[in-house]
Amino acid sequence: MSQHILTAVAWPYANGPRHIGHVSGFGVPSDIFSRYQRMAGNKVLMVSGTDEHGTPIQVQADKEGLTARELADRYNRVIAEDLRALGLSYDLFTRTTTGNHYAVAQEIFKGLHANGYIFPKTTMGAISPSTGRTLPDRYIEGTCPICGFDGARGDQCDNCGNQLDPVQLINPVSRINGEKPVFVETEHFMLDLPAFAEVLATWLRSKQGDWRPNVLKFALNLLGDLQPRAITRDLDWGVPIPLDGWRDQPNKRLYVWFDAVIGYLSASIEWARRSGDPEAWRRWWQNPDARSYYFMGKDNIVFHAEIWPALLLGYNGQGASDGTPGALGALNLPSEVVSSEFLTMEGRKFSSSRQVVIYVRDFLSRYDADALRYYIAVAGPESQDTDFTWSEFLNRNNGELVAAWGNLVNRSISMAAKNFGAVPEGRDLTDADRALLERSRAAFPVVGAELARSRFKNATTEAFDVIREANRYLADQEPWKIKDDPERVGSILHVALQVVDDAKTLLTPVLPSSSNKIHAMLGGTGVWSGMPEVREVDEEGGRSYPIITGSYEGQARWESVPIRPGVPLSPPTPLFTKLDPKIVKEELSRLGE
RNA sequence: GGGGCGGUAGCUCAGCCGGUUAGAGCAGGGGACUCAUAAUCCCUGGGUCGCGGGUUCGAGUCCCGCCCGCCCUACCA
Repeated sequence: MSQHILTAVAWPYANGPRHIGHVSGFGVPSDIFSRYQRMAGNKVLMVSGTDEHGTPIQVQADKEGLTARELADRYNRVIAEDLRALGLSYDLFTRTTTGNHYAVAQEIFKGLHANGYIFPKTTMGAISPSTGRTLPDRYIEGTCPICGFDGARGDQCDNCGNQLDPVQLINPVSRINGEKPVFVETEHFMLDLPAFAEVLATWLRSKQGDWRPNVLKFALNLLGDLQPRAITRDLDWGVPIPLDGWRDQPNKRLYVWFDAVIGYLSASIEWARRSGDPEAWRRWWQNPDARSYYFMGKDNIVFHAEIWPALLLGYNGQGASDGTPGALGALNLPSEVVSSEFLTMEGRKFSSSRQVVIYVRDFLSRYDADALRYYIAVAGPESQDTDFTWSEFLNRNNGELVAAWGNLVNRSISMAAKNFGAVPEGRDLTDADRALLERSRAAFPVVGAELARSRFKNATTEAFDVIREANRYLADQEPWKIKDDPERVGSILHVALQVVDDAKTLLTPVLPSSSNKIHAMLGGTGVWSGMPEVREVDEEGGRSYPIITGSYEGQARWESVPIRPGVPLSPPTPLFTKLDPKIVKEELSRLGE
């Protein structure tokens, strides 16, 4: 039974290049999941883009001597290229600075406003006197009024841990340029989160047993203290507020988190338009049987398990004060929020400023995408923080990818090519032959179930058990010792090649590039598993920008496909690169401190 | 301050609602084999499951307290 599945991938923030910690949280997991779902016959729509508004972009742009848009243009391109190189199969990876996104974000705002879930309020806010822009709490520091600590931030003192209000700070200064912030009355729109407390609670409780417990517990806990939350900012970089009297104010914009989560919807709509069927997005957003999976790092749980559902409920008119769906119609809430924990780097937190980092681009300039994908799948921060170390990367690559899997492929094809020059027949199968074939066939439902639950570690381990079994089988059968029975040798190699082909299928979601190579080695033609491409597109009447898209219609299906005897085989070339142990030292010397 | 996650063999980690002698991979030690990127296969070592209480016939697995690490606290995934 084919289902519509929306894979909603967290939007990387375009204030710099992304490192491997970022892609271990949202990127690789969402792609493994989507590739599996497509192979299982479901209709997947995988969307994302770069998140390009907000103060941090503005700050970084000032630092680099660029406008916010120029900075966003630069890193949008860098990030899109990196994610493509990782093989992430987005149906559309776009950005938040498109006319379409502006229109959709404004439509959601208007819908919420019409239903009474947004109201204006005058508050005290910190403003940078030189720019007139909002100075977020975190960008203000000063002396803590409680403990006297000097480097307290506007929202919290790192020394005594107390929560602060920037107005309380003694001698507050801007961390951006050292000037003294001014506190002024400013009017902003607030989202009435308390109006959703009840319906959110009901909704979240219905997910009990379904979601990962850490996500659910965290989200339920937040419900106890929901406060109205400002969704606009004093800033000139962002989506204008679509109401009379506000639209033309140069210094009032939607707050970046508000517009960013709407990206899932706007990107789906943009994808539909580009696909030639502008209404197609509705099959993923309004069909009650459609499922939606949101992938992110744990710091984003609050936006996806609390705020985004609240926005959708409000737009649908399903909060405490009811209402009617907006012009787009009622929209589906998330089926599941899949959150990863964090990756650390050699025992430390990733930090660009301290050089405790490896950017995706640098990584891929020296190592294969599949090597990184494998590491993340098998040792990533799936249910708890995990540490990336170069020595473990080396061990996993050389010991598992190269020695166990690559070697099985290589020895099987090599022997078959040398002895037969083609896929041999499997005749008079023995119990051992049948047992191995059965073992690999039986892995499909098991591995599939783990992938569907986003349990990538279990799935990969299970697939590798089949590989170990196959290596054991060859050691037991010793086809290289059989000199007088070529038919038996052929049967053994037939079985080995069948299992290689099965394992290739099982590993396609994790290792799409190498699986494509094996497909070709075994005489397959055409595309096995589609790979993404970066394409330059125009906005109607506007500038051009890169998107990631692709056709992922390949032949890959989640099932064992019988190999065809007689298909010619050539001597294989190694699938994976064995790494020199000295890279560990080299890479460590690149890290700061 | 509030909240979340974790502390299991040298290393990285599995161990859902409590149940017989606590597991895997890697590393280490011994052996076999040579088809394969010296890869593979077999055997092997043994950790008071952070600490202290409690519940129970029985706790790594539930409850309480404490210690340590990481994270979130409204945008650094």
